[in-house]
Amino acid sequence: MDLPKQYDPAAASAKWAPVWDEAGVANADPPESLGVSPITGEAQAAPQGSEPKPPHAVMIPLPNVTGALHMGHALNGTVQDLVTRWRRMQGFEALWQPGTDHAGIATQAVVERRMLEEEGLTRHDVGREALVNRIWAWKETYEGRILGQLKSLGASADFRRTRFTLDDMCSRAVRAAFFKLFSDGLIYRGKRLVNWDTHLQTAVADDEVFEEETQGNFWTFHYPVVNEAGEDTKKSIQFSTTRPETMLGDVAVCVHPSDERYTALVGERVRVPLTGRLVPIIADALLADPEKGTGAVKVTPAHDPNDYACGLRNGLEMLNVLNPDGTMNAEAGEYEGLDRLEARGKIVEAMDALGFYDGVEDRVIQLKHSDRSKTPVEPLLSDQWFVRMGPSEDGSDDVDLAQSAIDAVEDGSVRFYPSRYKKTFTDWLGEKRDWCISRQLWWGHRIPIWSKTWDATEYDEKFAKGWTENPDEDGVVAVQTVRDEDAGTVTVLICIADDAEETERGYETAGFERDPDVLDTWFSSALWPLETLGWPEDTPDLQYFYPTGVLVTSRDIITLWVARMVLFGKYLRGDVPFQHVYIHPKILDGFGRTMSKSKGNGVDPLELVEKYGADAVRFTIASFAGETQDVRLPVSYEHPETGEIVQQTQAHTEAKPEQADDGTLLKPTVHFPKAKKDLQYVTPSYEPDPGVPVARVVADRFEYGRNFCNKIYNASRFAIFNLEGYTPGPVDAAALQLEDRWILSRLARVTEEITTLLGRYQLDAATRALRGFVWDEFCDWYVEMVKPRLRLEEGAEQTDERAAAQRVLVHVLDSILRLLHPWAPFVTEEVWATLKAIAPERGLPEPVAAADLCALASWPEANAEDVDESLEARFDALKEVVVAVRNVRGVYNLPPAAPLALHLRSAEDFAGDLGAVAEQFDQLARVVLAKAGAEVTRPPASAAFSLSSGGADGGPAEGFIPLGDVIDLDAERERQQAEAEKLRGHITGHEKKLSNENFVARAPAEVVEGVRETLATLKAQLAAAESVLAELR
RNA sequence: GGGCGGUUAGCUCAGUUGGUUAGAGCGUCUGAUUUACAUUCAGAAGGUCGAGGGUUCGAGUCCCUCACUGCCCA
Repeated sequence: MDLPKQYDPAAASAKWAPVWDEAGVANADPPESLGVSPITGEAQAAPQGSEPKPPHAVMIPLPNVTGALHMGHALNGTVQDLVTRWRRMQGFEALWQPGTDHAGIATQAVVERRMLEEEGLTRHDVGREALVNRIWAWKETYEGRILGQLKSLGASADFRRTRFTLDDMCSRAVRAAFFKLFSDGLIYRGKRLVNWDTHLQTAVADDEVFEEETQGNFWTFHYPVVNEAGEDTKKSIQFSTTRPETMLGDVAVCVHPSDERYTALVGERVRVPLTGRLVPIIADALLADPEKGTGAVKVTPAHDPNDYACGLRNGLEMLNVLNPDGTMNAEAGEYEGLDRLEARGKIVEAMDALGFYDGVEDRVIQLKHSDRSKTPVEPLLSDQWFVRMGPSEDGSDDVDLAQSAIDAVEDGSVRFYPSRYKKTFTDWLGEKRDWCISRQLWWGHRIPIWSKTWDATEYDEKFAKGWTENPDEDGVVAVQTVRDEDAGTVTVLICIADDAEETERGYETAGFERDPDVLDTWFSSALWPLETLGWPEDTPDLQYFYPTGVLVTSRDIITLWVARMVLFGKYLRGDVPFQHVYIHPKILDGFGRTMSKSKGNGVDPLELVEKYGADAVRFTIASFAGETQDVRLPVSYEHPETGEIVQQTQAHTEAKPEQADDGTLLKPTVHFPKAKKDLQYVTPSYEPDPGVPVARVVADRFEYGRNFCNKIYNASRFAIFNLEGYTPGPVDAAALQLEDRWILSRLARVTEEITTLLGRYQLDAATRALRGFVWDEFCDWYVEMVKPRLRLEEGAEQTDERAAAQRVLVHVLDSILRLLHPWAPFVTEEVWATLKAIAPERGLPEPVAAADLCALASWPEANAEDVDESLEARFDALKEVVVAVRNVRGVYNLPPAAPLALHLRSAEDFAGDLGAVAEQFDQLARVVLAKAGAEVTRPPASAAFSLSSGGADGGPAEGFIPLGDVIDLDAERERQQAEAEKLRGHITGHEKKLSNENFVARAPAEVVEGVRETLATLKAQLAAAESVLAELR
């Protein structure tokens, strides 16, 4: 057998990924009894004479196609794959549903920005269709890259089912969902003050807005108070503003009700000079602050969120003075068509000329900017579509979407891990704020509403019985009529269900126009668990996999996404979309900032996979995934030739390419002092120049996983080298040695522990438990101890002893490979294949044929009969002896090869245990057990140590190692002194505790007894150290 | 302003319902290469658990206040 000394992850990935594909490892289908899936065209073959497999589905939190994945996604994907592979091994039909999200505004903004930078074109230059085509091309690139990244991590997702939120299947579900909501009266059109991005000409959500300090001005003006006839009086009211152009939209002036300066004026009217509008002076405690400025403020409900709220409270008119592109509209009179900033200057001048201008000061203003275009947003009142979240105001129906989702979490049908996130979910839904679902974009699901407006009288004459009585199109169209009494119009809104193109054309011919807006991205992603399984069809997939098992995601989309999936799931399918939600930590960079594409601090998992291997990245990342909130991941840059490492600084992440004097683009570099070189590096925002040497991103935390993978690979290599002559078969209990029984006991307990931890999504703890077992117990102790039994002289006959050792070793290794597989699929599969060639049948108590692939093997079950607590305790005592001997060797700086003798004063049974494994002592500590028993005395010129148990009288056993000439009496004295000091400290602590009457009286008896026992041991250990010291004097 | 986290060894993090002497990986120091693995092995040093108060026989763990820090919502 020829196995390289080091595990080669790249080779294993290249080898096994195609094999899994071929075997359909990741394919998941509904059972034959439900029929063939229309999605995959397949059904699960009925297992012979057994129940169909239980389902377990995981829906990927669809990554958006704006860019490639970073380490945060890698964590998310690793967790999902780990859970999926684990459940698959447990016998579930495990589906991991992959796919990507069109991410409306984000993707459109990226493509538009690039188009402008590279070609100087705006979307209006190219038009709707051409822009959408360009975005599709972008999507193709990044979808491919994202799926490639997932595959390189070893994702066992069912790629036959890959979906994209704008594909036909998802679009159909969106249409069906929208139609049902509209028919049920849960969708309505209304006015709303939105964050308007004048550059992209769309509303942006609150979470797409950031605040930035900007140098601005604070102008002060006054409006004249008028009498009942509307004529100016001598009185006036003064206020200040940062946006004078909004004066054109002023509909009131507001003061605080308790502000005595203005009490007399409340109820009077003022004249807005530039518009001539007469507006009231109102009192509103929530808007006006008597402490600030003059205490009076102008009110522009259509252009300020606070004013908007005030307008609603006081029934004020909403007067919009802006066009969508940021210029002034017809309401602005002579200023119509001017950009708002241009108008601002002219308006100040005009007010000055009229004598209403009172001065200006400089001021730093917190200005909201659009995250998409990086330009300032304007609050703007506009028509938007909404989904009603709470109960209907008139009580006409009993649908309460938000409440249904709250109930699902309250009654436990949806459970959060960790549970603290439940509150985020229910608190947010509890506000029951209607969901604004329209976006003024071209990239997305176009709203399936056609509308036409009539003059009210004309409408009434024409449709005396009302529009809704159109009998022909029942079930295909849904209708709402909206009567605007002020304008004297009636608007008919038609929602058309899918597959009704003829109907659509018909309405368009009749003069109906389709709404130009598209739906909020979250509308389609809220349908993800339904639409991917075939909804609105009642497919076998939906019947079988829905509700899914667990949603694995990050806390920042609990409200935006998780909540909406739950309420849509309940509303549309009558059941929750998933039973568990595991919220994993977020990956931060070395400076504590969330990894994100826009910050430039994202690390491409592919770079790390290439450097450390997919298994290593997965294993390390899984060790992060517990119940905590954040994990820091500092990274460095590595010189590709010298290996020199330079830590990443914030400057590296923030650097942007710069234009040189000669016009070439200079990419940022990282400086390597030793190599005296500056090298370019990869970031998510741009590529290095082709052909130049590039610094590679490294993160030493991943050595944790890499080293572990190499460790398990080499432990397997050792086993495989020692399996010559292996035969399958049971092992007599009598043939099991102490170390065999110990490792089997530990295996049973660790298997149980890992299974429990995975069930709670505590992957970090599960990872540690697995690593500790494999490395610190199996490799460091069991493998070392079994070595003598495996040795076979050249040409010698196989012995029973060796055969038993091989069977135990193979059994434990087999279990380890299966336990480790969900973390490290490639290395386990690689070893599995090699092992299968030598030991195709294996396992205890009875050997069975190994599965063809580790990925298809069954999850190990803990054998409770193997657990032996007292044996583990005895074994720990033996380990303690070995450690103590090694300690002496280390302290005396004795060469590891120099043989030592051990004299042990202990109880007889302990001496017996030790005698039973005495052979291995040579292997473990190069020490020969010379004497053991109660009567052993300390030989002269020896180093001494005491253990925590095993003594003749129930106290600690003592060990002595004769050192002869090498003994350094001073050093030994010093060592024993230090030991005695430490013991005295502990003894004082324990004595203090026991001298406290309250402790003895009130603490549980076993705790008190424990302290007493420990104290006795400590005292005995101290006595031993003191007697050694006395002899050394 | 409201809510949820975090602060434990030089770094990155564990520490389950309060209970014996607070752990790991990396890093540091010392020593080791007859064959599973130097991506290794053995040993060592290193922490008044953010500060202050309280509850308790007993607090890293529970409660309060404060400081610093992150996220979410307004």
